[in-house]
Amino acid sequence: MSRRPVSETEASTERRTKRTRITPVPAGRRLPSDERVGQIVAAAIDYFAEVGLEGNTRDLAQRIGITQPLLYKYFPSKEDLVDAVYGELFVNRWRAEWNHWLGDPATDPGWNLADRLFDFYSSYAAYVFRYDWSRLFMFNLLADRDAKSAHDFMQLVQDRIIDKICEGVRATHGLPPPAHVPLTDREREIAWALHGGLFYLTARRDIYDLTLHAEPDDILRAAIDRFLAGVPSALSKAIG
Amino acid sequence: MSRRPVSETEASTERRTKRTRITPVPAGRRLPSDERVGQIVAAAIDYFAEVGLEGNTRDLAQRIGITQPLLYKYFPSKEDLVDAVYGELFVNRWRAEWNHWLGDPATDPGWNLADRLFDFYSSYAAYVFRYDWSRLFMFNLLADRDAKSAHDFMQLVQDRIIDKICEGVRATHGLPPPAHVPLTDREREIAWALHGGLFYLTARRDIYDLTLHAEPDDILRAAIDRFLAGVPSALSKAIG
DNA sequence: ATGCTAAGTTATCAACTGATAAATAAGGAG
DNA sequence: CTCCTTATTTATCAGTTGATAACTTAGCAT
Repeated sequence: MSRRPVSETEASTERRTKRTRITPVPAGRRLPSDERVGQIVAAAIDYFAEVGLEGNTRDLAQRIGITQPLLYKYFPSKEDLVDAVYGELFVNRWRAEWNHWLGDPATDPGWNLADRLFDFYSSYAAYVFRYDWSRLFMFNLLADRDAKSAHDFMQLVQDRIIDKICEGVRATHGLPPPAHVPLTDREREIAWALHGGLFYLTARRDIYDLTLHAEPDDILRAAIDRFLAGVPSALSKAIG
Repeated sequence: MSRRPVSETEASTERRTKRTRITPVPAGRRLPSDERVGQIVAAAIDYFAEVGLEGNTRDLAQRIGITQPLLYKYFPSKEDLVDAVYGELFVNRWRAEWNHWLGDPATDPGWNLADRLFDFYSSYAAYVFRYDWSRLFMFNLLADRDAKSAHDFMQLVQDRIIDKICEGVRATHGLPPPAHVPLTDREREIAWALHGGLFYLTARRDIYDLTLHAEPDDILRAAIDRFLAGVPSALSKAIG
């Protein structure tokens, strides 16, 4: 409950002490626009992740410690703010190094597929499969279909993750690379099952609010083991 | 999201057309209360599944072809209506025969675990893993944490499905039944992975709005195959 | 200092939403 | 047909929300 109106005595004391604020709260301070924008987006991620996209601008402003109309100085509408939130989450959170980790397995033969997958998903979980992300991801998916591009994002996941995993599986089993023989949908289905299972794991923790009954690393390792164990039979049916 | 003032003419036109029923429902027709309640709940499932729980009561009423205050004759508040929706979906949609299908494997030895799982999830998908259900399930999970139903429902899933699957796995591998040796959390984790993967499959179709690249039955069969293939190694680690 | 630019606030609007009370009318019972 | 129960509508309120305009003031440049 940080009240915006400053009390009479507080204000006068402040004026006497030159311009230096005694209050350690930076809330009253003015910020350069880019800094304020960053602060607003960060707070919006937290807020909308918690309450959903129908959360109101007044509560959000109060959390930041500013007045509600100030939001409209930086974002023409609430929708624009929400777009900024998703831009930050869905675009900026991809780490460049992941491209290499899931990339061509031949570049580092000593690094096998199981370890690659473990390393990738460990890191991916730390950056992406998180409370704010997974909740806002779901909110986005469930929102109006015309509004935002959940479709685009899933395509991004398929390009960057699913197809790369398939490529690794091909290489591990001595099969021709996707560049020579295109990936089939049934192959992708196998990788989607792994990815989906791991997302579901996060969802159970962050959305379903259930306690996981083992260490995340152990669960991850086990999931990858099951995936790799199930690959050969699935692969024979998928490729024939 | 845009809530800008509507022009005079625009508003008046809108309001005037309110009288004309878009829905060809016989105007003035009265229904007995129980029938009307059923109609409202059914429409509410459709409506809230489509637009989310923040959908308003006026639009819902218009879809049914009744006035908004009439909803309040049968449901004291919107929350009560939403509760009725979830009661219908989460409680009434459970088929009694499923208890037998996933029950004690000894009752019908000729019916192996793979087929039992296939039959169950085929049926379960037809009744539960559907558009309206999966979307409302997610809306519920994402809603206020204090809302009880999500947690209760997940417990129900664990009792009725997860633990039964584990029981079947135990029996198939000649291990003692849960009644003698209690299930471990790590065992449940394996079954959750199967269940989660299949839910994710539905979610991809109904929520993510993606096309599945194979026949549902084939995908289901493949998922169960992978699950059963991965069980032994996972089991050895889980039980040791 | 002085003044200008932009950050921030106050006040307020108009539409929307859940909910209530009073009026109306359908349709079965007698 | 008349009456009476109750399903249904009309009218309306009070609180909420996105958004705008006008005013205020911090802080840098000159």
